[in-house]
Amino acid sequence: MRNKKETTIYDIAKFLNISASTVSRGISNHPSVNKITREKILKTAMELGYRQNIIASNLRKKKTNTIGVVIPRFNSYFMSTVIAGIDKVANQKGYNLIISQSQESVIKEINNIETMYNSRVDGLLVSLAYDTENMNHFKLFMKNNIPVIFFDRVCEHPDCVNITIDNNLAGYEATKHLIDQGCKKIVYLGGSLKRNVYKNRYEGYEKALNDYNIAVEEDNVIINMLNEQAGFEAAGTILNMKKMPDGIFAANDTSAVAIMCQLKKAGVKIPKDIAIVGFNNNPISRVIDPNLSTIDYPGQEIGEIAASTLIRKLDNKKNVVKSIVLDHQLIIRESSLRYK
Amino acid sequence: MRNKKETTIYDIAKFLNISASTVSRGISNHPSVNKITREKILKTAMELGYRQNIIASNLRKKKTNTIGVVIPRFNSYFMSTVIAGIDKVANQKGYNLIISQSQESVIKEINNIETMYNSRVDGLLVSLAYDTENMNHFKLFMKNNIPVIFFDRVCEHPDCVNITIDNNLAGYEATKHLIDQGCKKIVYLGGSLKRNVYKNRYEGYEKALNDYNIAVEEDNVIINMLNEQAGFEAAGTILNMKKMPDGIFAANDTSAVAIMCQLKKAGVKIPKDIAIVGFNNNPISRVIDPNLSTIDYPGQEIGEIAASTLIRKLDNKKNVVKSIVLDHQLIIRESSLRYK
DNA sequence: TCATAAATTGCAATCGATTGCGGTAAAATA
DNA sequence: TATTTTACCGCAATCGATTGCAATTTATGA
Repeated sequence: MRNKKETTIYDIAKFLNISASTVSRGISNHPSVNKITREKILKTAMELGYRQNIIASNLRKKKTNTIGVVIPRFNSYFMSTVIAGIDKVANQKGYNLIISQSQESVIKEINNIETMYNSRVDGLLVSLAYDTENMNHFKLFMKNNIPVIFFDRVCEHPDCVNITIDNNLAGYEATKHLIDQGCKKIVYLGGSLKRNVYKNRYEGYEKALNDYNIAVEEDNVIINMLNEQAGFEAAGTILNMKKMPDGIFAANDTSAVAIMCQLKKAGVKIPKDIAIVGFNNNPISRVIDPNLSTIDYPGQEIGEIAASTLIRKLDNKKNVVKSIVLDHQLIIRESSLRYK
Repeated sequence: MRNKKETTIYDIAKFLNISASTVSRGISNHPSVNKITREKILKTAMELGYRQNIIASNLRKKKTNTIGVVIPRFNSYFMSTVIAGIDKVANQKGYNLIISQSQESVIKEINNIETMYNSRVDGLLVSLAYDTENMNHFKLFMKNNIPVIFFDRVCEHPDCVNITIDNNLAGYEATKHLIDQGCKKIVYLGGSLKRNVYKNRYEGYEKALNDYNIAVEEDNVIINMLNEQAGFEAAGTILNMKKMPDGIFAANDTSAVAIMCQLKKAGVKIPKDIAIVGFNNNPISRVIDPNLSTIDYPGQEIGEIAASTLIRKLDNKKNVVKSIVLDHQLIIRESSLRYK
């Protein structure tokens, strides 16, 4: 497809009657090339419309200046803000991005990770799929010392560099808030307990109940995919409980909102009958009526920090940073506010 | 970073005492290599843990098997569904994706397009930024015969391959629906008229008004960025109109929903006082109360079709497809339903 | 059995850029 | 002026895989 006659450093070299080595050095600002020579090189490069062939450079340098990103889904508000953050930093630092989604499936994740390896990415930013159990597909990266940083859905192995919030504490705060609002029977709606985010949020929920002498009952824990459909179904489950709960803590806003829509249709008053707290501070939480209480989870920042941490690793090779825990915040809105 | 001792085709060749050419051919399934030889090659490739060096291959073949995607923003529901569609097809066909966002700025867009060119993408899928005026930054692609396909925010030049819906018709239908519901003064809320999507929707709006003998008034046309903030401000503008409108057609759901939230706060009854229709069928439209009427715009399909069209072009080099117009659908919900 | 066609394989150039090492000329020092 | 630095520059190998063309082997047919 591409034009046969793209100009190369050889063309510039021939034009100026110097060697290609000098041209290469001149273009990459190597100190051992004369200022005047460099300027001549840059000038003719401009005139001849020279563009560095990154492929050739990559081959020789064994570095691609590319970061691989593997996430569960693109179409989640949280993830797209994370990506925006990653993109911003990567761009500033001159790194390219290859992004792919696992669609919440390990199989696709394994496949994506392998593609990333074959594409020679310099490093990897990963948020794990719903059902990923082991980390075997990252072994090639570990073995070859290619840095991998996990964010949000992280890997709990001590060797992994993780960027998260304190999900345990966030779960505790959300649950405690519901208890403070007078809730006695609180449902936890979360994703697979294999994933740190859902496990930790659950543990926080559990601890809050324990601290306030509320029994933890298995029936009050609903595990599903946390999408809209799952939210609808969960609402059905809740409506069919012999004793209805008076509080719900959902591990994301999407499912919380879906539940609210269904409950409202069924005539349940929120927050009077059931108080609800979600997670993520998705804009949708400010649209639903009543506005949804939630945990603010800074996606853009997570993305930026993940990217800059990775790039620092790539540049310095110093493995200073281990793991990073970011701040979160409980945002109380009408969906859980019983006492004004 | 990467291990020094990655196995290459030369290692396999040496091991089997054959030439690297044959190994190369064996691995890429070239017909002129003996079946037995191929199997031996594949076997030792496996045993030695061989992985093709795509960089070297790309350099030689002058093809990267990579598609560049440039979109205005990641964190829009519509775009993320498009990306999901693109990703799905690209993956199936063995293409990689490089994705970047222009953040609605031409400057970033130009920069991204240049990066894409330098990264040697085989083709480009683009949805233009808010303020892109000319197509100069695509000239390098055109000149070198690298296919570029536009979707959603397309390029109106006759040479461009575009994938869209009939925005004109959609705008007409939305407006006509409002008229049918008894609206006499309808506000159009859209983005820059430089962008086909907003221009065409506006033209549809205009035509509907004309067809039903309603005067088109400049004051009823609001142009902004169509994000949440802009929606809030537009609501302020509307509330301050000397004569309030009784209908609003917004060119996306995000701004429609933002407006609704503000209007509701101000005591406006929807749809009784003002009927509203949005655009995109963002899930948020089913959360807002009353549910928002909107135009269904199939993001995933657009992505899939864009990707497969591009790949077909890359594979066959036949330029059969010119432009594609997809179906849309007016979805009527409570926000605009005055007569039951 | 020998000539010819077909099936396989290997040689060597190529894709562009990078870089260690050695060479030369100019500048600095004695 | 002779000698040592310093500053620049070029040679040639290298990064792995691909591919046109020639060479070799095998199969086919007369």
